[in-house]
Amino acid sequence: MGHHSCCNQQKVKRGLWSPEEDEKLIRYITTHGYGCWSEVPEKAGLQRCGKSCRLRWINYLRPDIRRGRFTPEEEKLIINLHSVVGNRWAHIASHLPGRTDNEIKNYWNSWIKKKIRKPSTPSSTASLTTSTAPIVQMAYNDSSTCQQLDFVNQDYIATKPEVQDQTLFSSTCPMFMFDTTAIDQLAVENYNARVELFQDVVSTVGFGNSDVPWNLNQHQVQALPPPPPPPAMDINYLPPLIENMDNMLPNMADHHQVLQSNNCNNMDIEEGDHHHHQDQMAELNEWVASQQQYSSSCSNFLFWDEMNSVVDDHQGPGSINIVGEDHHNVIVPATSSTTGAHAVLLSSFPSSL
DNA sequence: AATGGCCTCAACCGCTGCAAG
DNA sequence: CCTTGCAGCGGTTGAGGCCAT
Repeated sequence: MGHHSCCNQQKVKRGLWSPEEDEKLIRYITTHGYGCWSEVPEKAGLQRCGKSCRLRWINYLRPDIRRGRFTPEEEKLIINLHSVVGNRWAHIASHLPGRTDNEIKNYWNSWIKKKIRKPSTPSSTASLTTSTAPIVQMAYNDSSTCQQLDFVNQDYIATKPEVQDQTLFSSTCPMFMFDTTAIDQLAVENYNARVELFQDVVSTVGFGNSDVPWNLNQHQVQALPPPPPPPAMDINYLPPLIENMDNMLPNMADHHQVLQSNNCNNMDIEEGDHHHHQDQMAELNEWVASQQQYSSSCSNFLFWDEMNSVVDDHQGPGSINIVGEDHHNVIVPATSSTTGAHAVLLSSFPSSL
């Protein structure tokens, strides 16, 4: 295997990072920032390529990194987001503050392996929405139209044919169930974790807590000082990505338009249509953020988008079967097997964005 | 205690997109 | 428009730990 162009130098070290190397990198980044990664190794006194330094910083040394096991809420969020955006780990990570794409990717891959080895055989549709099971439910009846069926759901549906009977709609695109209840909790947990980790790193590096010499530019670490605390359960406290989108958040009318525009029938997802794809991703970002806000501010919010609904006896009391010509986005009350107090969102984003 | 298989996760590789010249 | 360099992303690898035998 050939090395990256920046790693052609003879003395470039590879493999695991030593604590000394970590310290050098932390010291350099916290002092100078990282305007150009290719210059970092030399200036930091590291025999590594810039790319390696970048990876080490982003995936391990960043002060706002959050480590440890994924919480059930994070797991749900990953599953949900993966069903929407597929293997776009960076995008998924942007909705899991403190988590890296690498971490999520590793987690997902190991999770998938388990799924392959031990295919789940849920006993009912409702069981899908329990805290431990994938809460992604996909109505799917046209593989030629929606080719990149989410892997998990493919796995699930393959082992649960009756789900199709119960949940297939006239839609030609999949529908997803979204439990967005994890956001508030994550925001608070993340803040605490960020502060704690920041303090750890700072104490490790050994500089004072006040005059950290940041030469901030667009690439330099903006996580210092620690992020302001979220007001107690402030519904407006959102991860950085979401914060940046606050201004973009639509009012209800705009939101409605966004949802409308995500109708699969209106989506041109042909290969090569990159700009449109980017637009879709931007819309998706906006949409996810809006769902987070809506679910935070009105957890029992019920949103219908030109959908008809009927109570489906097959799915038990409280559940709603969606019947519609298209696959608009709706939030329906959670089934009795869920936490109940929160809404579940059905969306029509294809997994193959 | 030894060993082999499995799992996790840090790190690397190759590719793509973008911006500057 | 082309080339070059860089950042970022997703796929893959491999070391090391864990666990069952």
